[in-house]
Amino acid sequence: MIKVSKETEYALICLVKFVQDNNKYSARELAEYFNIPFELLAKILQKLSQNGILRSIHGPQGGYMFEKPAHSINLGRLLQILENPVETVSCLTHRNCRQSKKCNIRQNMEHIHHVVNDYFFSLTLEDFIARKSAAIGDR
Amino acid sequence: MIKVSKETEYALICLVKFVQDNNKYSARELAEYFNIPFELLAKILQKLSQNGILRSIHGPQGGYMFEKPAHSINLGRLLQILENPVETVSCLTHRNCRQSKKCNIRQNMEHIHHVVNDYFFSLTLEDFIARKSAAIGDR
DNA sequence: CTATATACGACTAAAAATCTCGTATATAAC
DNA sequence: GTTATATACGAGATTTTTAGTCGTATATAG
Repeated sequence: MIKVSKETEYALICLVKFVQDNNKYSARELAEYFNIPFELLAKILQKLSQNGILRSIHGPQGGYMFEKPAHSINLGRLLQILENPVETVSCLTHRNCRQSKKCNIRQNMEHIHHVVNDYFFSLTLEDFIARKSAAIGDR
Repeated sequence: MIKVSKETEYALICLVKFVQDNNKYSARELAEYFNIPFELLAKILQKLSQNGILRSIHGPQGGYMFEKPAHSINLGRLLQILENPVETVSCLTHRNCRQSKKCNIRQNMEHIHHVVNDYFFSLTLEDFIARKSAAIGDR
């Protein structure tokens, strides 16, 4: 079906909100505002802070805020954190599928994976919000 | 997880084989050669012939062969046939998700979807095999 | 007529994504 | 120092999607 997970959607929705308001929000505030399951969103925000995207503040009046500016947050990196893994085709990680002996598409799929992946890595969160896009392909 | 389905993998494996050998093969031959579940592959090949990619021949000595040359078979079209649908983000088809009222990423996701989709539509099966990639992007 | 092939819908099984629960830890406010 | 509010994190349940199977019908070469 080729689509990003709800986790990635939820993460992007919140990150865009952080950019728009330049503010600190708790997981509960964001979950209620966007109607996202709280426990799920909490784990997503934890992942983002574990990976240096957000800074977390414990205790009352705590919450999350940006660790670094939107133009230094990379979209490819976000997918890497949230999509475990981005692979485009399963044989890129599971080398021993039932077709591996006679597989005739692995390198071709890998090439496409790189093109698409490079595209995501060429975009920052700022680009995502501005709907800018560097050129894809030309490898 | 962002990857193509087994159906797409199996289809590409067989299509590449058709190109390499320029031959006619039955579903059973291909299933045995590539170690793909026969019934599943049969349905995939049926989809491809329903959509004008392959020609099917009934009866003994029957099977499948190309309906048109590899350079006129489009990768985006193949995904369209096999991935039902290619959407990148779920809100593109399910407009009423729980966040729809306050969603702040739909148009941004749509933009990315178009860039990636256009890339796939810029490639033919021949390009896929040659690992070429046309440049698109810059939208 | 028979063997071999495609056509196609319904069903089951397996895998993955999504969501929930329980418990631990940190800290601001009082 | 107690309490209320927040993050941290692993385990488990549920739902959805994908992958694979089964049964039956139809076409056709020999």
